[in-house]
Amino acid sequence: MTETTPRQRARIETEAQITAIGNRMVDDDGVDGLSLRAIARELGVVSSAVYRYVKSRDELLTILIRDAFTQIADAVDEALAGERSVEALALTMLEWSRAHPNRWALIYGTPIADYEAPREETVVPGTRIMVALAQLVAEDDRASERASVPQSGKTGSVTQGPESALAPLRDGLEELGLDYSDAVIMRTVTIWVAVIGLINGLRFGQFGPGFDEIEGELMRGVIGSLGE
Amino acid sequence: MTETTPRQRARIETEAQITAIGNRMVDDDGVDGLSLRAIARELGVVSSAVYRYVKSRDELLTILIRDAFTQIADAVDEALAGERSVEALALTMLEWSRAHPNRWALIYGTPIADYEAPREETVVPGTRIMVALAQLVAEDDRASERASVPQSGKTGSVTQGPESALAPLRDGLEELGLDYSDAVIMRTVTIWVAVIGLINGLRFGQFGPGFDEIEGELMRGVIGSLGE
DNA sequence: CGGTAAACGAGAGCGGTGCTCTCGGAATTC
DNA sequence: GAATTCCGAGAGCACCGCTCTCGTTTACCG
Repeated sequence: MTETTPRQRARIETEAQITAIGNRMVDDDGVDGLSLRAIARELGVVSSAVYRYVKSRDELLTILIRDAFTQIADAVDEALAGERSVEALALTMLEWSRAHPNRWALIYGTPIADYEAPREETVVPGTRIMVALAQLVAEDDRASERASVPQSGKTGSVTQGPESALAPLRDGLEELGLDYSDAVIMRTVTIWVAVIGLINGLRFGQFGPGFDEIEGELMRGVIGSLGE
Repeated sequence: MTETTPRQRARIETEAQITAIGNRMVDDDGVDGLSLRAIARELGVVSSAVYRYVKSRDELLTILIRDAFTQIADAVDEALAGERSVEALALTMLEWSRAHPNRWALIYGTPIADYEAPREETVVPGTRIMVALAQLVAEDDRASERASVPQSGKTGSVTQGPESALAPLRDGLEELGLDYSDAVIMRTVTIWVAVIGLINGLRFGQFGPGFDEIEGELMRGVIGSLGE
């Protein structure tokens, strides 16, 4: 069934080549370095030929973004299989961002001008890590409740007002069949923005030079300062 | 002394027009929408003429970045003159980012490809807010010490390891004649990355839709969750 | 006042981009 | 074997940053 003709084989291979070259171009020169004309040159083909395989630059961008989300989420999943902790999650993201800084910017940096990622293509891979973090936080929450040791009010002062701000996040989680307390969601958001904010600051050079050797230590410090 | 000839007056006015149009273009279409050719068209002049006033697009970019840093830092200073609190600082940054999303991206988003902001031009205005935050945190620290009420160990577990990761930041502060404890610096970094991370997430649409009305509430929740 | 030098706008041009359209040849399908 | 689909080549459009030359206007200065 579903025989693959030589032509079909050639097509999917060419598509794979295009996305591979595209990934390498983003890695090398950032998203602005992604050029269909340059890809065509590298394939030894005239520029218009590339459009047989990719509808537009934006479509290729969507593929690369989806791949990047999937890749980093896979890395986090693998790490969490070894050690289920917020620190492991954060350090894995940090490490991935170091290995692929431009890919990181592609998914967590400034949105690309005149481009909107089609949600149906990117939402699921793009939210995997945040969902994993929420689960982690929820586990910690249950564990500390079970121990019933009021551990210096870690998650205590969190529910300190009308948390209606969490409604959109709650809705998103409900679509995935998940239901967490306001405290868990608030804590998840806080950890998430701190981790993303730190990695962005490091990747984008906003702290100045001299941080290369100590990024992991800084991350551990921030996580610790958050009470994890 | 220093008479201003009509020509000089015309020159500085044209320069002002160029940066004004440039700012508007960034506001409207993001940094990618900044085009010297378009500015020339708007000035009713041929494209090469603009290069009499601005050496390159990158130079104009540097001007716009410095202006943006200065503007948001001024806004924060003004707010802190009214109420010295981390929340006021964070909410002011959030509000500014709402008013100028593309300007925000210009200074706190992905760095522009093939462009490096000259540090001597941008470091000072670019670090003003973080320095103000550090001072705020240090004040809170001293206040809580003076009160000597061990307020549920707010800043307690912070110094929990070798904080050598803070050396580069300490150096940067020392250049400004400031000297803070490791705990204060660590806490400053944590708050900073959380605030920046949250605003970036909101501005860049990483949380999905439905957050417009509740951004301030979310920010207050995160700040509260950090113990402020 | 008149000459010189600096400042300036216009225009052409180079190399780059994404994308479209047409045309001819090759591969697949019937 | 014929019809259809697929696909690369090439030309072209509109945009970009930037450079160079050329003639004109302005400012300065003896």
